[in-house]
Amino acid sequence: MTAAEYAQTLQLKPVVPATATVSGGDSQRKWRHLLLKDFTFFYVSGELTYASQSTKKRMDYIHCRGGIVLPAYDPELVTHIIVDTANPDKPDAGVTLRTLGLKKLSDIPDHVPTVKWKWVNSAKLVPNGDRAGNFRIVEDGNGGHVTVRMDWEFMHSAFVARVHAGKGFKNTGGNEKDKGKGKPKAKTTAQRKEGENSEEEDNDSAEDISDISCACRLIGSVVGVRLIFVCSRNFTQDAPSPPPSAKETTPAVNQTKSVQSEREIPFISDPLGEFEALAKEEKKAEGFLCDAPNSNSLTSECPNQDIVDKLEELMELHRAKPTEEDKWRVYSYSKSIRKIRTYPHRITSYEEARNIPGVGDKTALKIKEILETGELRRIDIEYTEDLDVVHLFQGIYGVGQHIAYMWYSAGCRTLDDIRERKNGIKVSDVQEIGLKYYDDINTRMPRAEAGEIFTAIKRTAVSIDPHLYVEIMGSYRRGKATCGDIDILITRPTDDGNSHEGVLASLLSALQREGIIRENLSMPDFKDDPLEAVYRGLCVRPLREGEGHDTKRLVHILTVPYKSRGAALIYYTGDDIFNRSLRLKANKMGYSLNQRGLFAGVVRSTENKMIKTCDGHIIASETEQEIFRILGVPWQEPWERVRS
DNA sequence: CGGCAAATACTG
DNA sequence: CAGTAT
DNA sequence: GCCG
Repeated sequence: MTAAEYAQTLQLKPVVPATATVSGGDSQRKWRHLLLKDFTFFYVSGELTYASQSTKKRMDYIHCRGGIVLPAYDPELVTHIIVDTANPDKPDAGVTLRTLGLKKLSDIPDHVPTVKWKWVNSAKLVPNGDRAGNFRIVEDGNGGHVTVRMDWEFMHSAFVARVHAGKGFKNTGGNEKDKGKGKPKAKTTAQRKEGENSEEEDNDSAEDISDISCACRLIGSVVGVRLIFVCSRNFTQDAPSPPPSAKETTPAVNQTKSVQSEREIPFISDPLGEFEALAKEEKKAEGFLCDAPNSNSLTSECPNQDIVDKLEELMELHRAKPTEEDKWRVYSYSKSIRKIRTYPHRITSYEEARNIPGVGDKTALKIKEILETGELRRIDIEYTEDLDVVHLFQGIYGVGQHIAYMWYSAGCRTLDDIRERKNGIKVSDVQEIGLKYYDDINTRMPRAEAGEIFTAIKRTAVSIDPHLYVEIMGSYRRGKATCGDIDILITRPTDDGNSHEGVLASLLSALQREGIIRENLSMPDFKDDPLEAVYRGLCVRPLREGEGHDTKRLVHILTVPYKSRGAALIYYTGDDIFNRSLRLKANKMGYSLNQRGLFAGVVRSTENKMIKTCDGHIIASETEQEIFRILGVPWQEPWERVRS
């Protein structure tokens, strides 16, 4: 979710005051307090697509101290702008202006200081009520009052051009307040959020975010601590931990709960150490794919690119084939190819290939052949005439390997053959739709369009019940520039005694009325659990004036019980390979992971592995972090979970 | 030689 | 329910 | 296909 959206969710959460330990003389006391009460912040993170863990934590930090975080910049309401872009010590004016929708820094009203995060951190309780410096009297959490002292804003001014803004710089007291009522010249954040993810957003983050994070890590390792610092700030969780009390106070929506309790790390404790830990993990963890944060897409100069190409070609041939055998071959190839792709030097012999874990005798022989001849005969052998046709048929939604081959052996060769039911083949309703929209379904959509459709669906959902938790997952959440489909998760907190029961049905009919949903592919079945259901269909982006773009897009809408949201997030965010690895690791550890949670003590009958003798008991499900932690998998942002 | 992820929905 | 697809 |  974006920073704006997160700020919005925060507003719904109750404020439970944080506590701080205060040493007064020889005794230590715990104070509940609302250090930041009466402040209204707008937080500039520079993160266009999502709020990072760090951003969320800082927003939480403000929230549980009584401060308000505006979801959109509003010069009328805001008292402080926090600029916390990539490098916290060197705020980015360009990013700030873009986020605010302004042209010049001077468009910000003079009474609104632009400060670095450090300023927020400077707030301290004054135990003896000593009134000196920049102090304020604020409510404590119990109806009383306490004294708070913090640095003057100018001491932590984000931009030299604006050190004068706010209090303290010169004690002029008044008359600057209404100078430039700074109305936004361009769009406000709220307005731009409307057309969210359209053009601008994608220009900035055009490609895979994973590439960025990857490059960042790489640079960091070469250049040294300074850059590692920058990178780790952006891509891992290392925000200042709110005081321990915050973890009971944060309502369940907060995904960071368990992490906070585990890592009481002061801000940037030891970036180098963190990096070493990562490196160590990568080295020794010959274990599970999910353990090592994405190190792929180092596509530039892979010394074994030719080998990778040939093996991939062969893998794709097997992928189209129908047998169980081929399925596992593909599984195996994908693993070995990944290893070869990240192998640092040119492979020169069978032996060398064979020594790579995941590369067995057969693959090593193939590599040898490629090294010697530059070709792979097996490709020609596997590339039978049926493959193209079967591949074509498999592009029809609802048609897999088996049906594709059945149709082929029935003599069908083209999509028109299928449309005509040539030789009496059967085509199901769903397949008929798949046929009708063959091109649409097989074309990935720009990220921005996925965002637009999501926004529209979310708007409708929230109009049905404003308390719904609605998130977009899948490749969108992984930061991809294009999306094959749209995965939407819906759930709802139950603390007010209500649930999202019945919402999906209403939502679907509403979306149908709006003309957003055009075709149904599969309808949910609420028989077991009214809170858990899956819908699949085809939708179009909300039509705009004079624009006839109505390419049908695959949409999946899922609902889960609120308790399961963490597990569901993992499950539906993927990617596929990452998930399989995660679940494999869970199994090896004696657990079982599915979209509802992480279970212990699951017993499967040895005969029919599909049947669980014992369901086991759930040990985690509410947050992604919790599940990662129990599985001993280092936290990875969605865009770092790319394995395929 | 068995395991390799795990669940839901549709079809017949 | 088994087989298929997602 | 690879692994234990």
